[in-house]
Amino acid sequence: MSETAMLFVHDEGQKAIMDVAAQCFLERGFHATSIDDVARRLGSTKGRVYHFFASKADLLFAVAEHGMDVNFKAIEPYLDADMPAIKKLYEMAIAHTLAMINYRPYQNAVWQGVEIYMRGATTPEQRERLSTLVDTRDRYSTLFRSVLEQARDDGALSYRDGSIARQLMFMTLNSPVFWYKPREGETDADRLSIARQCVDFALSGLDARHAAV
Amino acid sequence: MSETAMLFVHDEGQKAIMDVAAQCFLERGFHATSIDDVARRLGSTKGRVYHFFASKADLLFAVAEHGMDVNFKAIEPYLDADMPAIKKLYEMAIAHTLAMINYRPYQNAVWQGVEIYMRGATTPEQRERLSTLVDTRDRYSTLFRSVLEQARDDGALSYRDGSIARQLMFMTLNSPVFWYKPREGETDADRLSIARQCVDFALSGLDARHAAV
DNA sequence: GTTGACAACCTACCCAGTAGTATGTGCAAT
DNA sequence: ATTGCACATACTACTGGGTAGGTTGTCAAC
Repeated sequence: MSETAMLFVHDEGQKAIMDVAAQCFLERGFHATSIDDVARRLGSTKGRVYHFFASKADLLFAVAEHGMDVNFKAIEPYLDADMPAIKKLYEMAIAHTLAMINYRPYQNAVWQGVEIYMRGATTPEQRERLSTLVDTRDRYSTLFRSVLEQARDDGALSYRDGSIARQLMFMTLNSPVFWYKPREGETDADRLSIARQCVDFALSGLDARHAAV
Repeated sequence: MSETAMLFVHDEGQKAIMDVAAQCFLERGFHATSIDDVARRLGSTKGRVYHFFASKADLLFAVAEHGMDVNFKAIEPYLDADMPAIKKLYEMAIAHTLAMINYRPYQNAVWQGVEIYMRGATTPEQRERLSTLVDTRDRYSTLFRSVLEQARDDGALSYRDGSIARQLMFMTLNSPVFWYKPREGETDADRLSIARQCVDFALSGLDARHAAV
């Protein structure tokens, strides 16, 4: 669990709102979602939402930060595992991608939160909150970065620009957030298969054997 | 040029508005951009925008469709080229990725347009227009699909699920739309280098040699 | 068992911003 | 002189974030 995770303990009331909000943000997008939409979906009114969250941006922030908590928890078991860097990277990538699939609404909120921050959120208050989210995501990215570099030092990977390599890797691993839709009667094994395809794609990509066809 | 390209001939007046609108949509996002924002940036007023475009959605549509036209033009030279499928794929992918880099505001509008459609645009009129955009994009995707399949038949590639493979490939090739920022004194060669990294990543990824570490 | 306090809402409202429109205006071409 | 294009001005109508104040249920203290 991330250090900040403890700062965001949500009770039942908050969690129910967050679940619905995450779903709305996924379906309509943050800007196109009104608090009334969220409330309607909850079978209640705005009052309930504003009782627990100071603003609409605050709600997005809470949802996104929870998504990041899920990610930290997912890869935590492997961080101190005693295995080759490439193997560790593989396990972390699978765990990460499965989190994208299984918590898609929350992960989508992370994406939207970061995007809004990058675009320059309006109020200073909003910016500070979203900046915290971006920091959290950067800290998370760093965990992969060190494993990536170690794997390259071991000769298991051979990418060029580390910054672009990480961009492309995360783009691939995160991509289910954009296109994954659960099929009827889908099992955990099916989802694992999808995750494996993403990870195989990414890890192969990090090994630039194709260099200049 | 695509068949539909001729349907969207924009004169100087329209193009100036589209350029500014594309930039605004990129920086603030479609929903967060008001027509007044676009007009302000043009040094004029709403009247000018609404003189050329029926609605805000219409403006997005025009921008996005123009972005797709750019893409069709970029890969056109290679479609009937006499070369191995894998080589053709490589050239098309480079051209495509360079288009993402060089026309980022327009390409970002394509992405936003598709997203808004997927999320279910409000009015039927909007839906129809955006559905045209999605069709155009699907037609474009098909051009890659056939080359991809031929390359696999040639034994040059070996992906599993074709649908997921294309998703991941386009995700990688399109990714500069999200993170590319021109550096100071950047040359065409620099941009080509970035495109190459994306394409190498994608093509390596399509060759599942890593399968199960 | 009554009171007080507090959480968890709801109702009714304000108001800033924004898509879209109706109408006016300058100017170039004919 | 008149038409018509390319805008500007000045609206309307409405959405949607946020707030102020009231209401209800619960639970602890006395």
